[in-house]
Amino acid sequence: MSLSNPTTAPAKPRAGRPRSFDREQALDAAMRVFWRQGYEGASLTALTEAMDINRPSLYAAFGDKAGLFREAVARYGTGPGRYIRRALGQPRARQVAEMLLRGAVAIATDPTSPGGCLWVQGALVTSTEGEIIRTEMMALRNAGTTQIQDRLERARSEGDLPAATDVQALTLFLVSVMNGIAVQASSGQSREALNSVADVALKVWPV
Amino acid sequence: MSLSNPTTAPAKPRAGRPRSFDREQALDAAMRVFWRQGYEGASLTALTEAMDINRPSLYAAFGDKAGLFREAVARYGTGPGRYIRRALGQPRARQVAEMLLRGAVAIATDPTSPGGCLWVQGALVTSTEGEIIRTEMMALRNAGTTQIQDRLERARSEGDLPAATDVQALTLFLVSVMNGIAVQASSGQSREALNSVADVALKVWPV
DNA sequence: CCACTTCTTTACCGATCGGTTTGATTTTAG
DNA sequence: CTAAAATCAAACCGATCGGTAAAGAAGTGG
Repeated sequence: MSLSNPTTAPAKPRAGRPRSFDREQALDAAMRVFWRQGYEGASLTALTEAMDINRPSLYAAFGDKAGLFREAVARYGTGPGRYIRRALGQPRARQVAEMLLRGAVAIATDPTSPGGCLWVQGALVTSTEGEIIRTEMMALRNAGTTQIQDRLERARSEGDLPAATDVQALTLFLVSVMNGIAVQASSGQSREALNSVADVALKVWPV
Repeated sequence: MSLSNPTTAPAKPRAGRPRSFDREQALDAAMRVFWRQGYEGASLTALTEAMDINRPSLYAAFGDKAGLFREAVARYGTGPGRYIRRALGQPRARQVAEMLLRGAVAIATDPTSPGGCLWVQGALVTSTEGEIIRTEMMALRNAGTTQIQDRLERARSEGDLPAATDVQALTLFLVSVMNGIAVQASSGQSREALNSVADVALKVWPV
């Protein structure tokens, strides 16, 4: 496609006017709009207004709406969703679970954020036009589940979980509670109420 | 508003051509479209095609898109969501919880249905235009939670649950797991996997 | 059979959708 | 200082959005 000619120097022939807005900052604003309104609910008008740029700038910087959404979702992972990686790094499985649940509650009920979880509500259902994005989000959610499952599998092999533990069921339970917390946060439930949901869920923990 | 004049006979002055389609059947088709694509993702074109009627017929029978959605949601309650009422009628709290969780799994993974839960994914997030509907769905979800909480409160007063039970937390936990199961079903998780999630959740039960 | 009511069909309405073209402006490389 | 490159602003694109007007077709009550 747009492969550069091998004989041409692979260096950067950049020049011209630099962009006048902060790409990261604009992406952050877009993330919040997608978070609140979902992929299809977020119109180009709403996005560009929140990002404080105009359409051609958006398209030059992010390709198209789908590309912008993908970057916003990725940024969500390294931003608000960063707690997941930290949770997986905890030494004990119990701590992993606790940090996952507490983190889910914290993000979904953060008063400075749109509420809920972008990964859950960003493209849970779509029109036929948005099916590609919807499928990508399904895959992303399932990849996250697999990461958690791998971590708990390791815990079991380390004796950190009983050998008889059904790791797949436990993982999917954990993820389901996290997702449910996100839905309930989007329904307006308070941080305290949802933290008590985490408390109940942790009672089930094998250790 | 449209109150009839008291002097006028309140009888039905109906006449004319009867509608040529089955209203319930059309509503059922609409419900499935909303279930799969959400309130805003479901276009009038998609709806009328699935219902096999044309737009003016839809508007004559259901008012507008929002009215059709509200009726579809209500029908979901008396149709697929009927298990909730049956669950609340069980004699023991434990049976209530079990039927709620099994029912949620069954509906969300029914292979003849769109998957997931209309109450969850019908209008979890919307554009600014759909905010009224989104708010209504929040209220509907919370009303359901209250019903379950009332039932469990009764169980506690009957000695069916320990007196020290935090009923609000237990209720919200139950609902969160149900919602999470719906999200996971929309992510493609199998019925067996989600039934094992219900198994894990039930381990937490006080009795 | 008639007068009337209602439904159905087609075609259309303004508004908004995601995305782009045009052209002036601003910067850098040489 | 000039030429190339990239950005920005505004206006514009066909398509689709939810919703309707008009006119013909099909029934009902008398």
